[in-house]
Amino acid sequence: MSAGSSSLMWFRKGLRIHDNPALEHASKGSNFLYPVFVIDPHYMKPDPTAPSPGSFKAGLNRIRFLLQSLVDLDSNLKKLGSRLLVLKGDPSEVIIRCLKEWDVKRLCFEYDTEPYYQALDAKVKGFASTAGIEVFSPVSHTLFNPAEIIQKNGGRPPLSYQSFLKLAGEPSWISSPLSMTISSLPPFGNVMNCEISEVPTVEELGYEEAQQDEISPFRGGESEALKRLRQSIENKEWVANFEKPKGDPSAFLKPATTVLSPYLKFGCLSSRYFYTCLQDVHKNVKRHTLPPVSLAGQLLWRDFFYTVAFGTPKFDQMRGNKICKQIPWNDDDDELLAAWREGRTGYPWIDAIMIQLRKWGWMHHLARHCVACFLTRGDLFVHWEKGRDVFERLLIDSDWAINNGNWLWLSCSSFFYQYNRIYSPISFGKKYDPNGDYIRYFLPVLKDMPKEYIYEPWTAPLSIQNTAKCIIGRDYPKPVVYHDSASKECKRKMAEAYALNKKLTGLVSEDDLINLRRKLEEDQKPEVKNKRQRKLMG
DNA sequence: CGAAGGTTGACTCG
DNA sequence: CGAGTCAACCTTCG
Repeated sequence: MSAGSSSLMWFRKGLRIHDNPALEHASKGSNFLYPVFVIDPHYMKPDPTAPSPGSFKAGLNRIRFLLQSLVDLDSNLKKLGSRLLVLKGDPSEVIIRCLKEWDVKRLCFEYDTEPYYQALDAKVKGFASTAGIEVFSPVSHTLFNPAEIIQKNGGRPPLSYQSFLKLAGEPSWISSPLSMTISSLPPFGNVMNCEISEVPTVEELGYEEAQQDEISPFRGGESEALKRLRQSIENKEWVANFEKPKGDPSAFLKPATTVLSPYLKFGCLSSRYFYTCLQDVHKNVKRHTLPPVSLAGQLLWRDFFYTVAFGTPKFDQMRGNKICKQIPWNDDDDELLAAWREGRTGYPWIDAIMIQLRKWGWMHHLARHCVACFLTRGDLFVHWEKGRDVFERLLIDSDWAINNGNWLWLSCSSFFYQYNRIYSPISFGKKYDPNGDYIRYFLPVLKDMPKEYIYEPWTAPLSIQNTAKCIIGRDYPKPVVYHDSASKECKRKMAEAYALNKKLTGLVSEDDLINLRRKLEEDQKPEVKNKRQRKLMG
């Protein structure tokens, strides 16, 4: 590269210094390095019509987490003699303008498999190739390169975890040490006419600061991620014996998992570094758990979903998605959806989880299972895409591939098909937390309800409700559906839908679904139908 | 074609 | 608290 040459490091995910091949490449042999982050209005512009504070795409907690991550990245770049240059606007337009304005010879950014970035990156790469700019876009967000795994499998993504593991084998980089530090970075040059700012605050983006109890306790950034990682792997026994399904979803003061997911989502933590740390622990203990339940197994699940998502057109919708069962979800479900989203279904276990989601932007994996099952195939029969949208906005760790993959899973639309296994909104939580402490914390209106009734407060005698200062139907809602009858109905609908999918070998049209919906409605026993209507009216 | 296996269901029984 | 039962799905593999 010639003297006086400039490189541009475009940060999107991968908000870290450690194990960042794009940043490393950008810093080598360049006289000037411009580290850039673009504030994308598509993700960041306030949306006053959204059901909770935030943008159309992201709740305020995740926006705050991202900004904290950027502040930390800026400070880590400053220690290396550089800084983060923040720009605003449509990312492809902004980046192309910067490339021209700064006479950049080399553009570096982490490869991204999401459709949004695929389209965005195609535009930028297109410009770069006509302008003769070198582009370096390494795969470093995941353990494996999804494209390679799909290629190994004859062009189709593996559809089971076990077949994924077989194809994946050992990561290619495992034998060579990861680059964990950078000693210094070239300075950035003249920014010319490009408008550069510091990392904005939420107020500067046009948001009002939330109430204290609505702010996620998890703070963004690489420094926080590495601290949290160290704390998590300190206890070698805990790491070695980790079994995901045995975790307690009601533990909230000290969560049963690492809560490293939001840091992996934004790339504040390298999944590859996390993986090598886990390998080190495993080497030093007598025995340890294995995938799928081990901690390393969780990282492999992440790669599994990235791979399937990358190789499946229309992965994030039912229609036109080849691996998704076509199911006649309710289409008149706005009330039920709103009750679920706002934590007023009348089932305290479900509602407490939804309040934790809104306030913290995070809840335990099994808690996510409970509410996702309840919304879709378990009780309300609402379309998984609607639940997916709520999670996508509110989770601080919401990740396109993993979120969609898990909604496909939980709704029995793909990957998992045992629709008879339904989580009980009453007994599932009770077996972990018989006293209901989790419910009392997130639903203070129920804090004085005796533990005999806290999972089913509508069964409490009026005198008990009075003493607990919580009248059901006034202070806390009656259940929106009866779980026993609703879940039976759901099973019946799932069986019919599965039969139709089998008969038509997956080629179910919109009309087929309309017909099935009509048939299901007609077949519904009159007394069940009446009960449901009374429920909706009352 | 049949058998086996699938990250994490609920319930009852001993 | 572990095993068996319930009712039974799918995909994968031989």
